Amino acid sequence: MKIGELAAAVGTTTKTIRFYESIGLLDEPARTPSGYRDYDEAAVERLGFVKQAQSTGLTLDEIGSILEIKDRGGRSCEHTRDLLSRHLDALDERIEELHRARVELRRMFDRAAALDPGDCDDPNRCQVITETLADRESSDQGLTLLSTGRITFES
Amino acid sequence: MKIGELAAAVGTTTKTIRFYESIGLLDEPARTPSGYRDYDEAAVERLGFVKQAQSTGLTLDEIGSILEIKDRGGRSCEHTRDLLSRHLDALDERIEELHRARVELRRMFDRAAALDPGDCDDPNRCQVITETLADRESSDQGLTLLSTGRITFES
DNA sequence: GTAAACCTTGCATTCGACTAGAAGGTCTAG
DNA sequence: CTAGACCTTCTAGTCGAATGCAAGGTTTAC
Repeated sequence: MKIGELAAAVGTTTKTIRFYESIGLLDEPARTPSGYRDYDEAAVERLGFVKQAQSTGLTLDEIGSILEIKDRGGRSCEHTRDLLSRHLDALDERIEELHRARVELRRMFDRAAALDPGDCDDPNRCQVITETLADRESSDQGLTLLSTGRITFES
Repeated sequence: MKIGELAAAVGTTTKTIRFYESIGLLDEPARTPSGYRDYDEAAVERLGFVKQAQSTGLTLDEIGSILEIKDRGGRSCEHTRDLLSRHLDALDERIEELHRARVELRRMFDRAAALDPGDCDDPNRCQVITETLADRESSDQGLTLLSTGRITFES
């Protein structure tokens, strides 16, 4: 099957497939006499696995390291277990973090929603902000950890 | 206060503060005779707000647009409400997505953990992967949505 | 035979939020 | 007076995961 068909089959683009090949995530496929890439079913599976693993938040690098093990014959699934376990932890923490962020965001929103628009035209202050700040300073420390770091998956 | 003190006060770096200034998120502060940036308390608050808003997943652009409203005198908190509301939705969806990813990851992990290392040396297949794939193909569609897109906050 | 739809390569660019480094000026403690 | 910690500006680079574009070759349908 040609690259476009493969792309359609797993719901991605030809660009992305070539990109994956370029970073060594996918093997170089066979070629037709005219030089077109020619994939087999295994490619669909492999690419499918990549997409699935990716959807759980694994980076392409990590996925690559799992696939590499597979390519070398499956010795030491321990590495895979390890990787997965660490990722599960990271994911849990990330979810926690988002929950905390949600609480904070909700608080800001409620404040914004509760304010009468008429109260809003006092120059040089937007209640949402000033009250958010006041609240932050007077009360709980719950956000400290959160406000320290960027919110990225890898952080 | 000097830039280093401000940075320490809110837990960030001088580089970051200058960067924020460069993108218009922070106003240009006063300068000491020798040209050093000289901040007041308001700067601590503003930067604090930036950090807090950022921790809820708002982009610097979005934070900027909220602060801009504040700078112009607080008219139309509606925009802020809107922004916050849309963000709350995005955040909820993101959390949902991570939960689904977690289930999937957990499934992979359990599979990896359950396998006896001895089963693992059949060349050319790593059970974690082949079973994951088999499972995916035979069963539920639950992942379809997930496997379509990248996992980024903005997606 | 020709147009559309596909494929090839390679290089540059995008996004967001920094971070690094160079080359220099200033302030403070001993 | 000098070391060192701080500050200034500027440009350029990082990360991950693609995406865009140019300039051309190939296949398929009519």
